Amino acid sequence: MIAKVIVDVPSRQTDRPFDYEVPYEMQEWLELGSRVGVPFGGRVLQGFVIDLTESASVDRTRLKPIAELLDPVPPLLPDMIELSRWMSDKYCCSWTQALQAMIPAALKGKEERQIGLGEPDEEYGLPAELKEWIANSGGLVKLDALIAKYPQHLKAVKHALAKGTLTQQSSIKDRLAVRKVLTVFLPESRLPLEHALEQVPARAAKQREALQWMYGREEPIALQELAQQTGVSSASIKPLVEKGLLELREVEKERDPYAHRQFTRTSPLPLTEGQREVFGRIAEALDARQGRTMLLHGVTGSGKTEVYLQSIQYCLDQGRQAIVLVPEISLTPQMVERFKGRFGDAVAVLHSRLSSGERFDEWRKIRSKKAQVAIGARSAIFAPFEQIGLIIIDEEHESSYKQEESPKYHARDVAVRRAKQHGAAVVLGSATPSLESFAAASRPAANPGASALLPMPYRVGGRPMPPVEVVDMREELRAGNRSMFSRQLHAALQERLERGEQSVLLLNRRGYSTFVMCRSCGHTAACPHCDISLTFHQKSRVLRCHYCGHAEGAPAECPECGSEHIRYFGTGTQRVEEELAKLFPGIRVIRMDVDTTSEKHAHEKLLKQFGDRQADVLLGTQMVAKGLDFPYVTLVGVIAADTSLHLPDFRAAEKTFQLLTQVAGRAGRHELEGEVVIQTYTPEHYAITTAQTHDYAAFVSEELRHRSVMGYPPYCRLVLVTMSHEQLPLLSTVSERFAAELRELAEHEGVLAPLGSGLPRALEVLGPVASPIARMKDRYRFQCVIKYRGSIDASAIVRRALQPFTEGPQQKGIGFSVDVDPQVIL
DNA sequence: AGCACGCCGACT
DNA sequence: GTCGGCGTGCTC
Repeated sequence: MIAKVIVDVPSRQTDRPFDYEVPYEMQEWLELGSRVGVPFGGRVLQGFVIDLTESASVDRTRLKPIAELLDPVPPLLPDMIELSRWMSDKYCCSWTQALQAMIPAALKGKEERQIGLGEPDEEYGLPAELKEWIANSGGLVKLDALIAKYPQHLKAVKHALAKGTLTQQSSIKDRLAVRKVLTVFLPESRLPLEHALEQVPARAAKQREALQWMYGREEPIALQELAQQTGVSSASIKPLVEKGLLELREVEKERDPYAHRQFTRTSPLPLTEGQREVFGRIAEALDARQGRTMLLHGVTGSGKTEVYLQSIQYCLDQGRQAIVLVPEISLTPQMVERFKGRFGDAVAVLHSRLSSGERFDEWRKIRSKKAQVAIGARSAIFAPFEQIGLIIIDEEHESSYKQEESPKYHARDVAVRRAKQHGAAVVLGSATPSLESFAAASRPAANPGASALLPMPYRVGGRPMPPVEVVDMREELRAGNRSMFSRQLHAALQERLERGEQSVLLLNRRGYSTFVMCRSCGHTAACPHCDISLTFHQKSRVLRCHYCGHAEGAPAECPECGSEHIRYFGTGTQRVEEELAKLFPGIRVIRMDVDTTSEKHAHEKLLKQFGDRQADVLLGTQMVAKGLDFPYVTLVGVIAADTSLHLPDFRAAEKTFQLLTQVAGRAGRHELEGEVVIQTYTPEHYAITTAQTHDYAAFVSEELRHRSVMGYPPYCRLVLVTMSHEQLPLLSTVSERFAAELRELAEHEGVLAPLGSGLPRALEVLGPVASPIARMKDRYRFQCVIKYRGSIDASAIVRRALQPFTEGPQQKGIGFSVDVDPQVIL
């Protein structure tokens, strides 16, 4: 048998299957999707089996055998192999990158080489100390350790390896082994308790106690836990084990990050009429098993989560599994609690706060069918379920569903594709759907595969949306108020303090960073390797570059003019905090921004404090806008709504509207009535006026008009190609050639035409132009934007255009990066 | 990505 | 005369 293997080398030249012979003793265990170690170019690499056949694509005698099988159960399922192939085509990434994205990081094996003594050396003198060390280390040492200990002998080692006086063997070592726990068992065939006790000395009270306790329990228990529960130290267990009265074995332990938590079980709530109708449509789609996609457009507080929960129950009752994607930031304990409360241990939770070991264990719960529901951020879309019935994507519009590193996939698109494979239903939920999803769902149902729109326009309990007041900050200035708080917001805050209610303040900080400027000459600190200003880090008083990591101390005087008038533009939230303290002495503020949430559980801790009413105000950036639900919050204030509105990004208005709508939904979700105050310098902008009236439809129709005129999604699709090189002139020529190549290929396909041409299929290439960040890590950057509409396989065109630049005679280190459906093109 | 093979400058 | 520089090319 022959296995086709994708080896873990992310290079274009090796991005294809390589054939290997399956050793006889491996045949029974090797499966499609197995992870293996294979000899490749003189070393052993990790790879994935993507096909098992009888026919080789090269001369069979050239085949090498697979060196090792790395897991007892293949980490990939057959459908995921197909999905990875699709991803590598669509997102122009290597196949191995796509495969790697699907499994937990703990399963990324690395080669480990061991060096041993070979034929006795005569003429080739190995340094004696080296020989001795190897001999004393049991004859085998890790190459890494050797290099660390004797870097000066590296040459001699290479020689010896070539001569055979040293030998080496490689194997794949996982980043993380399964955690083993010493566990105490009662023996299979055990003596009755009284007979067993006879064998224990009468004065060994602790041993007797432990033995009795184990007989009473019968179940195995971790040694440590036994010690804890009985107060018997492990030293007293040892003699019992030696006598054969107890057994001690290493047992695989699954780390359950939620093990110590109790979740109150909840039952399905009665649905409102609106919820029932939507649930009915989802159930229909689940019954149909056709891979339908639905857009659940529900205002904040309309009870989407309960619909999700009952739909999942319906799916589980069909014997199928469900995946729930939520944005990382809203994967809070509150959220987890709701799912654990309804489905208990059947829920696996995958989020970035878990250690790689914990994450691996949650993943194994899914793979071993102990869990039927996976809830997690973006990458949870790859949960290894065998029969997916339902995929829910909550807050569908969130940009965090797009991965910004290769493979630059969008979880929503992967979900739709994966659902097709499984005949699963996809539910995209949002109060402010992305224009792409909304347009897809409102298209006349010409094709049966098109997605359907499920509206939920009313809040549960008939609570009204909170009134939103928009304050024109220009008026404030005219009235002589130079504070960052308008009179209205000031009064509203005062009122909350007096009534003992809580407020949320949002500082829209997108596109607005912490930098350092000299007030005398205007000099700003910039990164020496990138065209970007350095970010000031309050805590360490260090200036850092976000892109390359360059760091330098914050200067006391201007390096340009020597002036001491250096202004540190802090996080913004700090300034707001200071001003709050000035205006309202004694006010208790919890500040949430990158500075205060960098520690591991800081985010949850701060929210818990706020929930426990230990503060009057929760002040923060975007992260305070998402999914929070506190009954005593009756005021939401937005300090400056405009900051994200004027970014040179075609989604600026959409992002602003979404943010304002989300944050407005945080107020008055319970008995107490809420109020929202939005401060802005452009109160007439449609993103603000429509957010004020909670009018999504009005926003969309205006925004669609703009997109149509400007030629942006959803009226077309985009591919962004960024090229980089140290030498500007070379980069410039090559990028021109690449753009020409693209145009030529499109011409050949008969699709090269301006988008304004009105043709149903059209593709145009913009650029190359310098990227918004024109230099990064000492490399210049140029970009091309491809806009297209209609059934065009733009990825295929890009891949073909790349060929001459990445194959054949080495193309002197030009870096190409392809972003299909980019979130930001600036 | 590595690693090996291969053809030109500064050293014992 | 050799060691080693990294350009080019291959890995089942």
